[in-house]
Amino acid sequence: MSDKIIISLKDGSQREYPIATTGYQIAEDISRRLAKDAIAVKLDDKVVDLHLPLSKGGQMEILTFDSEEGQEIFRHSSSHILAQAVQNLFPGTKLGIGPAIQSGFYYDFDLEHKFTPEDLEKIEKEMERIVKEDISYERKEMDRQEAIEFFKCRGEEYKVELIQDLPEDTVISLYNQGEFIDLCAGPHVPSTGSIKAVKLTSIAGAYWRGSENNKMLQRIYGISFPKKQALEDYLFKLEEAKKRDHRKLGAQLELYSIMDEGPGFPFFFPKGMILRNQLENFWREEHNKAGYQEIKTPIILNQSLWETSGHWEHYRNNMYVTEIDDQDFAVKPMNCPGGMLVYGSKMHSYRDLPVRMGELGLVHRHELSGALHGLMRVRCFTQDDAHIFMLPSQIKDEIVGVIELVDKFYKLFGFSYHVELSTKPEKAMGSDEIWDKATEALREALEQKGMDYIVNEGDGAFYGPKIDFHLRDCLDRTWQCGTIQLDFLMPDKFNLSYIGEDGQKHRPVMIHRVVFGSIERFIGILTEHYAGAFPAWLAPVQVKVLPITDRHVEYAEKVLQKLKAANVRAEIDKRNEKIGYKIREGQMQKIPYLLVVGDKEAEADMVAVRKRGEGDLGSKGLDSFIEAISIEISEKK
RNA sequence: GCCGACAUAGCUCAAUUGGCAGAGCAGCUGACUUGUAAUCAGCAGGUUGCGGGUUCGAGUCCCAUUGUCGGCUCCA
Repeated sequence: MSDKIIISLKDGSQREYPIATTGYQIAEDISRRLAKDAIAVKLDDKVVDLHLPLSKGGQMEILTFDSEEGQEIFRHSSSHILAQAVQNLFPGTKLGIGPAIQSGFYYDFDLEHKFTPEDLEKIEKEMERIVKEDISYERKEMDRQEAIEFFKCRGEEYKVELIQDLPEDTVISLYNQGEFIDLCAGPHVPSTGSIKAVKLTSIAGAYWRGSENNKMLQRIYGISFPKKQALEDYLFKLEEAKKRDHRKLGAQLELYSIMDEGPGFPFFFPKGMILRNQLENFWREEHNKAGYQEIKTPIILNQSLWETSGHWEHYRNNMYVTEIDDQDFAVKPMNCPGGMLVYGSKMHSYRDLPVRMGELGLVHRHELSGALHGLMRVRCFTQDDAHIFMLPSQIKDEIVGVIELVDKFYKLFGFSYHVELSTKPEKAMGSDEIWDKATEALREALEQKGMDYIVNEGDGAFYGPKIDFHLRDCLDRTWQCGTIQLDFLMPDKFNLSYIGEDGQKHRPVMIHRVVFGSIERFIGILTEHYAGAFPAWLAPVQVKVLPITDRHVEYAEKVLQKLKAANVRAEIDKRNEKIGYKIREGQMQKIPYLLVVGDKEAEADMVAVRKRGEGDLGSKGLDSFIEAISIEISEKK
């Protein structure tokens, strides 16, 4: 074996180093400047710690904070500093885990003292002190027993548990900066000095290992950057993002609100209803085109139905129940059983399949109080549900059809989304064979559409596996919206059938699917996506007419009537205010078009058009304005 | 449900160690008749989330409760 390693660089050049040279030394040799920013190196696309002596050469790339992997390592190193600071200030604190997350890092702690916001400031100061000391991160390896003993002696029971659960062949590594030492797979930045800006953002409770049966630890969240300015930019962006919060905008724009009188039960105001009705109209048009029929099923149905569907057994804790004439009833948490009854109410021929039955159905679910979140997580919501009953041979095509429909909807709004495939949960009905078959069908449809997806093992519904479509809110939290769930069980339970070519009864296969998911949630996401500036076809008020003085009101009314006659949602601001004041208000209400009318316009049947985001466009003929906005609305631009 | 923080006028926020609840915006009234992001003046607006307690005195301190926010768990 050679005692040299050969490193080739991106530009094609090659260099030779003695074996066991560390990544850091090589990075430093390649470029002094780069070495300062270097966080780790990638050797043949595998991330390697800068501290590790290399045993083989290969294609090398130096990772900095600019890369996603670099950021993750950087944040993870920050979490170690957080842990060190906390242990310095609160001796005896036991450590949980401290990973990097998408927007920073956290560390879980177990201690008697309850962290306060003032503590965060102190901890931040201590972190800054550690950063200033510029202590090197060092790596050492231990065998399993040695490591267990080591952490036992230090009273780190959670670390001991983690080690015991590591697979047998894992190399157990520890990292330390100065006195502080932690179980860690690495890699890390060269030294604490790299972390130039740190901000602890919040304290929260979190169950050890994510299980509510375990002790609740205290979690501190933070964010860090290699430059002070980057932190300031981040905080500024965060403030800007918060202005898009649908809860804030919903109230400001008088769209919807959740009141203390009905926690989790949203109110829709007149303007919010316009938005909602536009979405529903669009939904009906598209589903009609795609061969769906619409039904409506009752909100309250008797207990035996829920026993048949399995909801009573699996979902009862989340259902609202009531008693009518000494009989138990439940408010529907899902629309499916109603849909099953409608399908079962008549005979179906194989020639009629697939039957696609849609329902904008209002469902109620008793969600935990702590889970509620604006319109995103509520206790009553409208699902744009549909159940498709089909022949086994039609499964893939139908799933593909739904995927295409979802994509068409989300593209219209300009959403980017990600897809997840969820498989059989522990608490599930039906055999493994059925589940495998159903899961395979979903997988095939995704592959056929060439879609990337994440697999969530054990995350399916109790009656079948599912494909979920996830959208992001203003703070990058993702919310499940669309979903496609394959269900081999419900048709069985409801004894549904169709008459096949052979004249015999057969069991249809069914999918549940939603596109918006919850109309309420979708409106929440839409509000944040557009920051309240809805495109004209959705905007509650599309045009506001602003007469300059009292004597222009008459003409303004005429303009208003003409707009209304052309089905444009228009309002007039007749108040005795200056034009600048009316414009300011119209802009803040995010109305797509403001029409200023004064003497010039009244004389020639004109309107001065001010477009949201573009400002004053000058005067235009009223008729040509109406024509243009009508096209914009009908084309949903 | 769990952990923590918060709750003052319609909205955004003040109120010193416990000592007379206040401002801007919005609303109403009046004047001004206005040309592209706030005209001026006046008026009105409150059981400080709700319920207890400590105190001569509570928006402020303590207890309980409801709701909200940030997480955890759960979930569309």
